[in-house]
Amino acid sequence: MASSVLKAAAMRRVMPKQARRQQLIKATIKSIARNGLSGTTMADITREAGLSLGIVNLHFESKEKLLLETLRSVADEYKNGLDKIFRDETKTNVEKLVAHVEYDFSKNIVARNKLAVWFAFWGEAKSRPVYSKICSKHDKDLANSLTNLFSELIEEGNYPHSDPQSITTGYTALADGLWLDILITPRETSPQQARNIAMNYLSALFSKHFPSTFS
Amino acid sequence: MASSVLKAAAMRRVMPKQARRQQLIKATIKSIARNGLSGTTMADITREAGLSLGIVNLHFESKEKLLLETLRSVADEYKNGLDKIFRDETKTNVEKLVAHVEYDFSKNIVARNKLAVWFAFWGEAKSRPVYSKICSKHDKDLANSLTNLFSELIEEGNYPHSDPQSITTGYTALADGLWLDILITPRETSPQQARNIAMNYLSALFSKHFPSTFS
DNA sequence: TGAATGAATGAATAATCATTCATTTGTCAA
DNA sequence: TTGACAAATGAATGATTATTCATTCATTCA
Repeated sequence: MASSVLKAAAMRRVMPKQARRQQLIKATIKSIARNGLSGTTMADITREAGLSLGIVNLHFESKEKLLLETLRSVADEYKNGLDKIFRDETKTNVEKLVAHVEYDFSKNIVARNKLAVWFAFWGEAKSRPVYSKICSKHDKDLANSLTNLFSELIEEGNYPHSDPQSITTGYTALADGLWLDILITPRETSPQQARNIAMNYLSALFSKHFPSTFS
Repeated sequence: MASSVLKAAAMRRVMPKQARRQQLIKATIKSIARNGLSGTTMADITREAGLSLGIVNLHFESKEKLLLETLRSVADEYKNGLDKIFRDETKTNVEKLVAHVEYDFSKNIVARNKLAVWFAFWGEAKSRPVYSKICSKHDKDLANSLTNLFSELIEEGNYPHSDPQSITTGYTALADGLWLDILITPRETSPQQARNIAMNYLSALFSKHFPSTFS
Protein backbone atom coordinates (compact mmCIF):
# COMPACT_ATOMS: atom_id res chain seq x y z
CA MET A 1 0.00 0.00 0.00
CA ALA A 2 2.79 2.39 0.92
CA SER A 3 4.31 1.88 -2.50
CA SER A 4 1.04 2.67 -4.18
CA VAL A 5 0.90 5.99 -2.30
CA LEU A 6 4.40 6.83 -3.49
CA LYS A 7 3.50 5.82 -7.00
CA ALA A 8 0.36 7.90 -6.85
CA ALA A 9 2.35 10.95 -5.80
CA ALA A 10 4.82 10.50 -8.63
CA MET A 11 2.26 9.53 -11.23
CA ARG A 12 0.12 11.70 -13.40
CA ARG A 13 -2.92 12.89 -11.53
CA VAL A 14 -6.17 14.26 -12.75
CA MET A 15 -6.81 17.69 -11.34
CA PRO A 16 -9.71 20.13 -11.45
CA LYS A 17 -9.49 22.36 -14.49
CA GLN A 18 -8.98 25.52 -12.51
CA ALA A 19 -6.05 24.06 -10.56
CA ARG A 20 -4.34 22.89 -13.74
CA ARG A 21 -4.71 26.31 -15.26
CA GLN A 22 -3.15 27.91 -12.20
CA GLN A 23 -0.33 25.40 -12.27
CA LEU A 24 0.40 26.23 -15.90
CA ILE A 25 0.26 29.96 -15.30
CA LYS A 26 2.73 29.58 -12.48
CA ALA A 27 5.07 27.62 -14.72
CA THR A 28 4.71 30.27 -17.41
CA ILE A 29 5.74 33.02 -15.00
CA LYS A 30 8.84 31.07 -14.09
CA SER A 31 9.69 30.40 -17.70
CA ILE A 32 9.25 34.03 -18.73
CA ALA A 33 11.55 35.06 -15.90
CA ARG A 34 14.09 32.41 -16.83
CA ASN A 35 13.96 32.56 -20.62
CA GLY A 36 12.29 35.83 -21.51
CA LEU A 37 9.07 36.13 -23.47
CA SER A 38 10.71 35.37 -26.81
CA GLY A 39 12.64 32.45 -25.34
CA THR A 40 9.65 30.78 -23.71
CA THR A 41 8.55 27.64 -25.55
CA MET A 42 5.71 25.26 -24.90
CA ALA A 43 8.30 22.64 -24.02
CA ASP A 44 9.80 24.95 -21.37
CA ILE A 45 6.45 25.66 -19.81
CA THR A 46 5.23 22.09 -19.67
CA ARG A 47 8.58 20.79 -18.45
CA GLU A 48 8.52 23.42 -15.68
CA ALA A 49 5.03 22.22 -14.73
CA GLY A 50 6.08 18.57 -14.96
CA LEU A 51 3.32 17.85 -17.46
CA SER A 52 3.09 16.73 -21.02
CA LEU A 53 3.47 18.82 -24.14
CA GLY A 54 -0.14 18.76 -25.19
CA ILE A 55 -1.53 20.04 -21.92
CA VAL A 56 -1.44 23.74 -22.74
CA ASN A 57 -3.60 23.41 -25.84
CA LEU A 58 -5.99 21.28 -23.85
CA HIS A 59 -6.51 23.92 -21.16
CA PHE A 60 -5.78 27.20 -22.96
CA GLU A 61 -6.34 26.40 -26.63
CA SER A 62 -3.10 28.12 -27.68
CA LYS A 63 0.18 29.47 -26.41
CA GLU A 64 -0.88 33.06 -27.04
CA LYS A 65 -3.98 32.62 -24.88
CA LEU A 66 -1.91 31.15 -22.06
CA LEU A 67 0.39 34.17 -22.22
CA LEU A 68 -2.57 36.53 -22.05
CA GLU A 69 -4.01 34.66 -19.06
CA THR A 70 -0.63 34.82 -17.37
CA LEU A 71 -0.45 38.59 -17.70
CA ARG A 72 -4.04 38.90 -16.55
CA SER A 73 -3.30 36.73 -13.55
CA VAL A 74 -0.38 38.88 -12.40
CA ALA A 75 -2.32 42.07 -13.06
CA ASP A 76 -5.43 40.84 -11.23
CA GLU A 77 -3.48 39.70 -8.24
CA TYR A 78 -1.87 43.11 -7.99
CA LYS A 79 -5.19 44.85 -8.41
CA ASN A 80 -6.85 42.83 -5.64
CA GLY A 81 -4.27 43.99 -3.13
CA LEU A 82 -4.75 47.59 -4.20
CA ASP A 83 -8.51 47.38 -3.77
CA LYS A 84 -8.16 46.14 -0.23
CA ILE A 85 -6.07 49.17 0.63
CA PHE A 86 -8.14 51.85 -1.02
CA ARG A 87 -11.51 50.48 0.09
CA ASP A 88 -10.44 50.22 3.71
CA GLU A 89 -12.69 52.74 5.47
CA THR A 90 -10.74 52.55 8.69
CA LYS A 91 -7.65 54.11 7.12
CA THR A 92 -6.94 57.81 6.73
CA ASN A 93 -5.66 59.12 3.43
CA VAL A 94 -2.15 59.27 4.76
CA GLU A 95 -2.39 55.72 6.04
CA LYS A 96 -3.64 54.55 2.68
CA LEU A 97 -0.65 56.06 0.92
CA VAL A 98 1.75 54.54 3.41
CA ALA A 99 0.02 51.20 2.94
CA HIS A 100 0.33 51.58 -0.81
CA VAL A 101 4.07 52.16 -0.60
CA GLU A 102 4.43 49.17 1.72
CA TYR A 103 2.37 47.04 -0.63
CA ASP A 104 4.02 48.14 -3.86
CA PHE A 105 7.41 46.96 -2.63
CA SER A 106 6.31 44.01 -0.54
CA LYS A 107 7.95 40.61 -1.07
CA ASN A 108 5.07 39.09 -2.96
CA ILE A 109 4.57 41.96 -5.41
CA VAL A 110 8.18 42.67 -6.03
CA ALA A 111 9.19 39.02 -6.53
CA ARG A 112 11.58 39.26 -9.43
CA ASN A 113 9.75 36.60 -11.42
CA LYS A 114 6.63 38.71 -11.39
CA LEU A 115 8.47 41.92 -12.20
CA ALA A 116 9.98 40.07 -15.14
CA VAL A 117 6.47 39.32 -16.36
CA TRP A 118 5.35 42.95 -16.10
CA PHE A 119 8.33 44.22 -18.04
CA ALA A 120 8.28 41.39 -20.56
CA PHE A 121 4.77 42.42 -21.57
CA TRP A 122 5.42 46.16 -21.34
CA GLY A 123 8.31 45.54 -23.70
CA GLU A 124 5.89 44.26 -26.31
CA ALA A 125 3.13 46.71 -25.48
CA LYS A 126 3.62 48.95 -28.48
CA SER A 127 3.29 46.10 -30.94
CA ARG A 128 0.50 44.27 -29.09
CA PRO A 129 -2.21 46.61 -27.92
CA VAL A 130 -3.91 43.70 -26.14
CA TYR A 131 -1.14 43.74 -23.60
CA SER A 132 -1.49 47.45 -22.84
CA LYS A 133 -5.21 47.04 -22.54
CA ILE A 134 -4.90 44.39 -19.85
CA CYS A 135 -2.51 46.56 -17.86
CA SER A 136 -4.15 49.92 -18.34
CA LYS A 137 -7.57 48.72 -17.29
CA HIS A 138 -6.36 48.49 -13.71
CA ASP A 139 -3.97 51.41 -13.94
CA LYS A 140 -6.83 53.77 -14.52
CA ASP A 141 -8.56 52.72 -11.32
CA LEU A 142 -5.37 53.18 -9.36
CA ALA A 143 -4.79 56.59 -10.93
CA ASN A 144 -8.27 57.72 -9.97
CA SER A 145 -7.91 56.56 -6.38
CA LEU A 146 -4.56 58.28 -6.05
CA THR A 147 -5.73 61.51 -7.63
CA ASN A 148 -8.61 61.66 -5.18
CA LEU A 149 -6.30 61.13 -2.25
CA PHE A 150 -3.84 63.74 -3.46
CA SER A 151 -6.62 66.27 -4.07
CA GLU A 152 -7.79 65.93 -0.50
CA LEU A 153 -4.27 66.22 0.84
CA ILE A 154 -3.69 69.38 -1.19
CA GLU A 155 -6.85 70.93 0.16
CA GLU A 156 -6.16 69.94 3.76
CA GLY A 157 -2.60 71.15 3.71
CA ASN A 158 -3.09 74.20 1.50
CA TYR A 159 -0.17 73.10 -0.63
CA PRO A 160 0.73 75.21 -3.66
CA HIS A 161 0.57 72.22 -6.03
CA SER A 162 -1.76 72.98 -8.88
CA ASP A 163 -2.41 69.61 -10.41
CA PRO A 164 -3.13 66.39 -8.50
CA GLN A 165 -3.18 64.41 -11.73
CA SER A 166 0.42 65.29 -12.45
CA ILE A 167 1.33 64.20 -8.96
CA THR A 168 -0.34 60.86 -9.59
CA THR A 169 1.51 60.44 -12.87
CA GLY A 170 4.78 61.27 -11.19
CA TYR A 171 4.15 59.02 -8.25
CA THR A 172 3.19 55.99 -10.34
CA ALA A 173 6.06 56.64 -12.74
CA LEU A 174 8.44 56.71 -9.78
CA ALA A 175 7.02 53.42 -8.54
CA ASP A 176 7.35 51.76 -11.97
CA GLY A 177 10.88 53.06 -12.36
CA LEU A 178 11.82 51.67 -8.97
CA TRP A 179 10.39 48.31 -10.01
CA LEU A 180 12.66 48.42 -13.03
CA ASP A 181 15.65 49.11 -10.79
CA ILE A 182 14.79 46.21 -8.54
CA LEU A 183 14.48 43.96 -11.58
CA ILE A 184 17.62 45.06 -13.40
CA THR A 185 20.02 45.99 -10.60
CA PRO A 186 18.82 44.17 -7.49
CA ARG A 187 22.28 44.56 -5.94
CA GLU A 188 21.97 48.31 -6.06
CA THR A 189 18.31 48.83 -5.27
CA SER A 190 16.55 46.83 -2.56
CA PRO A 191 12.81 46.91 -1.92
CA GLN A 192 13.53 48.69 1.37
CA GLN A 193 15.46 51.46 -0.38
CA ALA A 194 12.67 51.75 -2.92
CA ARG A 195 10.16 52.21 -0.11
CA ASN A 196 12.29 54.94 1.43
CA ILE A 197 12.62 56.74 -1.88
CA ALA A 198 8.89 56.62 -2.50
CA MET A 199 8.21 57.91 1.01
CA ASN A 200 10.69 60.73 0.50
CA TYR A 201 8.83 61.70 -2.64
CA LEU A 202 5.60 61.94 -0.67
CA SER A 203 7.16 63.88 2.16
CA ALA A 204 8.82 66.29 -0.26
CA LEU A 205 5.45 67.12 -1.79
CA PHE A 206 3.29 66.85 1.31
CA SER A 207 5.58 67.89 4.14
CA LYS A 208 2.76 68.57 6.57
CA HIS A 209 1.25 65.12 6.14
CA PHE A 210 4.48 63.13 5.87
CA PRO A 211 7.04 64.59 8.26
CA SER A 212 10.44 63.81 6.84
CA THR A 213 12.47 61.12 8.51
CA PHE A 214 15.47 63.44 8.56
CA SER A 215 15.65 66.65 10.56
CA MET B 1 19.53 59.13 -69.12
CA ALA B 2 16.69 60.22 -66.88
CA SER B 3 15.36 56.69 -66.83
CA SER B 4 18.75 55.30 -65.92
CA VAL B 5 18.87 57.65 -62.93
CA LEU B 6 15.46 56.45 -61.81
CA LYS B 7 16.51 52.88 -62.30
CA ALA B 8 19.71 53.48 -60.38
CA ALA B 9 17.73 54.91 -57.47
CA ALA B 10 15.39 51.95 -57.39
CA MET B 11 18.02 49.32 -57.95
CA ARG B 12 20.29 47.62 -55.52
CA ARG B 13 23.35 49.69 -54.78
CA VAL B 14 26.61 48.80 -53.21
CA MET B 15 27.15 50.85 -50.11
CA PRO B 16 30.02 51.29 -47.66
CA LYS B 17 29.87 48.69 -44.92
CA GLN B 18 29.25 51.19 -42.16
CA ALA B 19 26.28 52.74 -43.95
CA ARG B 20 24.68 49.36 -44.57
CA ARG B 21 25.03 48.46 -40.93
CA GLN B 22 23.36 51.72 -39.92
CA GLN B 23 20.58 51.11 -42.42
CA LEU B 24 19.95 47.66 -40.98
CA ILE B 25 20.00 48.91 -37.40
CA LYS B 26 17.45 51.56 -38.31
CA ALA B 27 15.23 48.92 -39.88
CA THR B 28 15.61 46.76 -36.79
CA ILE B 29 14.45 49.58 -34.53
CA LYS B 30 11.37 50.02 -36.67
CA SER B 31 10.64 46.34 -36.69
CA ILE B 32 11.02 45.99 -32.93
CA ALA B 33 8.62 48.88 -32.48
CA ARG B 34 6.16 47.41 -34.96
CA ASN B 35 6.40 43.71 -34.13
CA GLY B 36 8.04 43.47 -30.73
CA LEU B 37 11.29 41.70 -30.02
CA SER B 38 9.75 38.23 -30.17
CA GLY B 39 7.85 39.09 -33.35
CA THR B 40 10.82 40.49 -35.22
CA THR B 41 12.06 38.16 -37.96
CA MET B 42 14.94 38.46 -40.39
CA ALA B 43 12.36 38.78 -43.15
CA ASP B 44 10.74 41.74 -41.37
CA ILE B 45 14.03 43.53 -40.92
CA THR B 46 15.30 43.06 -44.43
CA ARG B 47 11.94 43.92 -45.98
CA GLU B 48 11.88 47.11 -43.90
CA ALA B 49 15.36 47.94 -45.20
CA GLY B 50 14.39 47.05 -48.77
CA LEU B 51 17.20 44.52 -48.97
CA SER B 52 17.57 40.80 -49.44
CA LEU B 53 17.23 38.11 -46.81
CA GLY B 54 20.89 37.18 -46.63
CA ILE B 55 22.15 40.70 -45.98
CA VAL B 56 22.04 40.54 -42.17
CA ASN B 57 24.28 37.50 -41.94
CA LEU B 58 26.66 39.18 -44.35
CA HIS B 59 27.04 42.31 -42.23
CA PHE B 60 26.31 41.09 -38.68
CA GLU B 61 27.00 37.37 -38.80
CA SER B 62 23.77 36.52 -36.96
CA LYS B 63 20.42 37.91 -35.90
CA GLU B 64 21.43 37.96 -32.26
CA LYS B 65 24.46 40.12 -33.03
CA LEU B 66 22.34 42.56 -35.00
CA LEU B 67 19.99 42.85 -32.04
CA LEU B 68 22.88 43.54 -29.69
CA GLU B 69 24.28 46.19 -32.02
CA THR B 70 20.86 47.78 -32.23
CA LEU B 71 20.60 48.10 -28.47
CA ARG B 72 24.15 49.39 -28.30
CA SER B 73 23.38 51.95 -30.98
CA VAL B 74 20.38 53.37 -29.12
CA ALA B 75 22.27 53.33 -25.82
CA ASP B 76 25.36 55.00 -27.28
CA GLU B 77 23.36 57.71 -28.98
CA TYR B 78 21.66 58.48 -25.69
CA LYS B 79 24.96 58.47 -23.83
CA ASN B 80 26.60 60.88 -26.28
CA GLY B 81 23.93 63.48 -25.62
CA LEU B 82 24.35 63.06 -21.88
CA ASP B 83 28.10 63.55 -22.08
CA LYS B 84 27.70 66.81 -23.93
CA ILE B 85 25.52 68.11 -21.13
CA PHE B 86 27.57 67.00 -18.16
CA ARG B 87 30.93 67.95 -19.64
CA ASP B 88 29.81 71.44 -20.51
CA GLU B 89 31.94 73.65 -18.29
CA THR B 90 29.93 76.76 -19.07
CA LYS B 91 26.85 75.39 -17.34
CA THR B 92 26.06 75.64 -13.64
CA ASN B 93 24.82 72.57 -11.80
CA VAL B 94 21.27 73.82 -11.95
CA GLU B 95 21.59 74.48 -15.66
CA LYS B 96 22.93 70.99 -16.22
CA LEU B 97 19.94 69.44 -14.48
CA VAL B 98 17.52 71.56 -16.46
CA ALA B 99 19.34 70.58 -19.63
CA HIS B 100 19.10 66.95 -18.63
CA VAL B 101 15.35 67.15 -18.17
CA GLU B 102 15.02 68.91 -21.51
CA TYR B 103 17.18 66.29 -23.18
CA ASP B 104 15.58 63.25 -21.59
CA PHE B 105 12.19 64.17 -23.01
CA SER B 106 13.31 65.73 -26.27
CA LYS B 107 11.76 64.58 -29.54
CA ASN B 108 14.71 62.51 -30.67
CA ILE B 109 15.20 60.65 -27.40
CA VAL B 110 11.57 60.05 -26.65
CA ALA B 111 10.66 58.88 -30.15
CA ARG B 112 8.34 55.98 -29.47
CA ASN B 113 10.28 53.63 -31.72
CA LYS B 114 13.35 54.12 -29.59
CA LEU B 115 11.46 53.82 -26.32
CA ALA B 116 10.06 50.56 -27.65
CA VAL B 117 13.62 49.33 -28.11
CA TRP B 118 14.64 50.26 -24.56
CA PHE B 119 11.69 48.49 -23.02
CA ALA B 120 11.89 45.51 -25.35
CA PHE B 121 15.39 44.79 -24.12
CA TRP B 122 14.64 45.66 -20.49
CA GLY B 123 11.82 43.15 -20.74
CA GLU B 124 14.32 40.41 -21.50
CA ALA B 125 17.01 41.73 -19.19
CA LYS B 126 16.51 39.16 -16.48
CA SER B 127 16.96 36.24 -18.84
CA ARG B 128 19.75 37.83 -20.91
CA PRO B 129 22.38 39.46 -18.75
CA VAL B 130 24.13 40.76 -21.89
CA TYR B 131 21.29 43.18 -22.36
CA SER B 132 21.52 44.59 -18.83
CA LYS B 133 25.26 44.94 -19.20
CA ILE B 134 24.95 47.10 -22.30
CA CYS B 135 22.46 49.37 -20.56
CA SER B 136 24.01 49.52 -17.13
CA LYS B 137 27.45 50.45 -18.41
CA HIS B 138 26.14 53.91 -19.29
CA ASP B 139 23.71 54.09 -16.44
CA LYS B 140 26.52 54.01 -13.95
CA ASP B 141 28.20 57.03 -15.50
CA LEU B 142 24.95 58.95 -15.44
CA ALA B 143 24.33 57.97 -11.82
CA ASN B 144 27.76 59.22 -10.80
CA SER B 145 27.33 62.53 -12.57
CA LEU B 146 23.94 63.07 -11.01
CA THR B 147 25.07 62.08 -7.53
CA ASN B 148 27.89 64.60 -7.74
CA LEU B 149 25.53 67.34 -8.82
CA PHE B 150 23.04 66.53 -6.08
CA SER B 151 25.77 66.43 -3.44
CA GLU B 152 26.86 69.91 -4.36
CA LEU B 153 23.31 71.20 -4.37
CA ILE B 154 22.69 69.72 -0.93
CA GLU B 155 25.78 71.39 0.44
CA GLU B 156 25.04 74.74 -1.18
CA GLY B 157 21.47 74.81 -0.03
CA ASN B 158 21.92 73.16 3.35
CA TYR B 159 19.07 70.80 2.57
CA PRO B 160 18.20 68.16 5.16
CA HIS B 161 18.46 65.31 2.62
CA SER B 162 20.82 62.69 3.91
CA ASP B 163 21.60 60.64 0.84
CA PRO B 164 22.36 62.01 -2.63
CA GLN B 165 22.53 58.48 -4.03
CA SER B 166 18.93 57.83 -3.11
CA ILE B 167 17.97 61.05 -4.80
CA THR B 168 19.74 59.91 -7.94
CA THR B 169 17.98 56.55 -7.82
CA GLY B 170 14.65 58.27 -7.36
CA TYR B 171 15.26 60.79 -10.09
CA THR B 172 16.35 58.25 -12.69
CA ALA B 173 13.51 55.91 -11.70
CA LEU B 174 11.07 58.77 -12.19
CA ALA B 175 12.55 59.47 -15.61
CA ASP B 176 12.33 55.81 -16.66
CA GLY B 177 8.78 55.56 -15.38
CA LEU B 178 7.80 58.63 -17.36
CA TRP B 179 9.33 57.06 -20.47
CA LEU B 180 7.13 54.06 -19.87
CA ASP B 181 4.07 56.30 -19.64
CA ILE B 182 4.97 58.03 -22.88
CA LEU B 183 5.41 54.64 -24.55
CA ILE B 184 2.27 52.97 -23.21
CA THR B 185 -0.21 55.82 -22.84
CA PRO B 186 0.95 58.61 -25.15
CA ARG B 187 -2.53 60.12 -25.11
CA GLU B 188 -2.33 60.66 -21.39
CA THR B 189 1.31 61.62 -20.93
CA SER B 190 3.05 63.98 -23.33
CA PRO B 191 6.77 64.74 -23.29
CA GLN B 192 5.93 68.25 -22.12
CA GLN B 193 3.99 66.95 -19.14
CA ALA B 194 6.81 64.58 -18.36
CA ARG B 195 9.25 67.49 -18.34
CA ASN B 196 7.04 69.42 -15.95
CA ILE B 197 6.72 66.46 -13.62
CA ALA B 198 10.47 65.92 -13.55
CA MET B 199 11.04 69.62 -12.87
CA ASN B 200 8.51 69.54 -10.05
CA TYR B 201 10.40 66.66 -8.51
CA LEU B 202 13.58 68.72 -8.54
CA SER B 203 11.92 71.80 -7.16
CA ALA B 204 10.25 69.78 -4.39
CA LEU B 205 13.64 68.49 -3.26
CA PHE B 206 15.74 71.58 -4.00
CA SER B 207 13.36 74.47 -3.50
CA LYS B 208 16.11 77.07 -3.20
CA HIS B 209 17.70 76.09 -6.49
CA PHE B 210 14.55 75.40 -8.48
CA PRO B 211 11.90 77.93 -7.51
CA SER B 212 8.54 76.29 -8.07
CA THR B 213 6.51 77.42 -11.06
CA PHE B 214 3.48 77.79 -8.81
CA SER B 215 3.22 80.32 -6.04
C1' DT C 1 -17.43 -4.66 -11.24
C1' DG C 2 -17.24 -2.56 -15.58
C1' DA C 3 -18.61 0.68 -18.93
C1' DA C 4 -18.47 5.46 -19.89
C1' DT C 5 -16.38 9.85 -19.58
C1' DG C 6 -12.99 13.04 -20.01
C1' DA C 7 -8.15 14.27 -18.53
C1' DA C 8 -3.49 13.58 -19.91
C1' DT C 9 0.09 11.99 -22.88
C1' DG C 10 3.67 12.46 -26.48
C1' DA C 11 4.90 10.92 -31.19
C1' DA C 12 3.92 12.81 -35.45
C1' DT C 13 2.88 16.78 -38.21
C1' DA C 14 2.99 21.28 -40.02
C1' DA C 15 4.51 25.79 -39.84
C1' DT C 16 7.87 29.23 -39.04
C1' DC C 17 12.21 31.09 -39.41
C1' DA C 18 17.49 31.70 -39.16
C1' DT C 19 21.19 30.53 -41.85
C1' DT C 20 23.80 28.98 -45.93
C1' DC C 21 25.86 29.44 -50.32
C1' DA C 22 25.84 29.17 -55.44
C1' DT C 23 24.82 32.76 -58.38
C1' DT C 24 24.23 37.51 -59.93
C1' DT C 25 25.43 42.22 -59.94
C1' DG C 26 28.12 46.42 -59.31
C1' DT C 27 32.69 48.75 -58.94
C1' DC C 28 37.17 49.92 -60.14
C1' DA C 29 42.00 49.37 -61.31
C1' DA C 30 44.77 48.13 -65.07
C1' DT D 1 37.08 47.47 -72.12
C1' DT D 2 38.03 43.84 -69.20
C1' DG D 3 38.92 41.03 -65.46
C1' DA D 4 39.03 40.61 -60.64
C1' DC D 5 36.97 41.44 -56.43
C1' DA D 6 33.46 42.44 -53.22
C1' DA D 7 28.66 43.24 -52.31
C1' DA D 8 24.18 41.56 -52.64
C1' DT D 9 20.69 38.20 -53.67
C1' DG D 10 17.15 34.68 -52.56
C1' DA D 11 16.06 29.72 -53.24
C1' DA D 12 17.16 25.88 -50.60
C1' DT D 13 18.26 23.88 -46.18
C1' DG D 14 17.95 22.60 -41.59
C1' DA D 15 16.58 23.61 -36.99
C1' DT D 16 13.19 24.89 -33.89
C1' DT D 17 8.72 24.81 -32.14
C1' DA D 18 3.41 25.16 -31.92
C1' DT D 19 -0.28 22.20 -32.68
C1' DT D 20 -2.79 17.90 -33.53
C1' DC D 21 -4.83 13.66 -32.32
C1' DA D 22 -4.76 8.59 -31.61
C1' DT D 23 -3.88 6.33 -27.50
C1' DT D 24 -3.47 5.65 -22.49
C1' DC D 25 -5.02 6.30 -18.03
C1' DA D 26 -7.87 7.75 -13.93
C1' DT D 27 -12.33 8.50 -12.07
C1' DT D 28 -17.21 8.03 -11.60
C1' DC D 29 -21.46 5.93 -11.38
C1' DA D 30 -24.86 2.40 -12.46
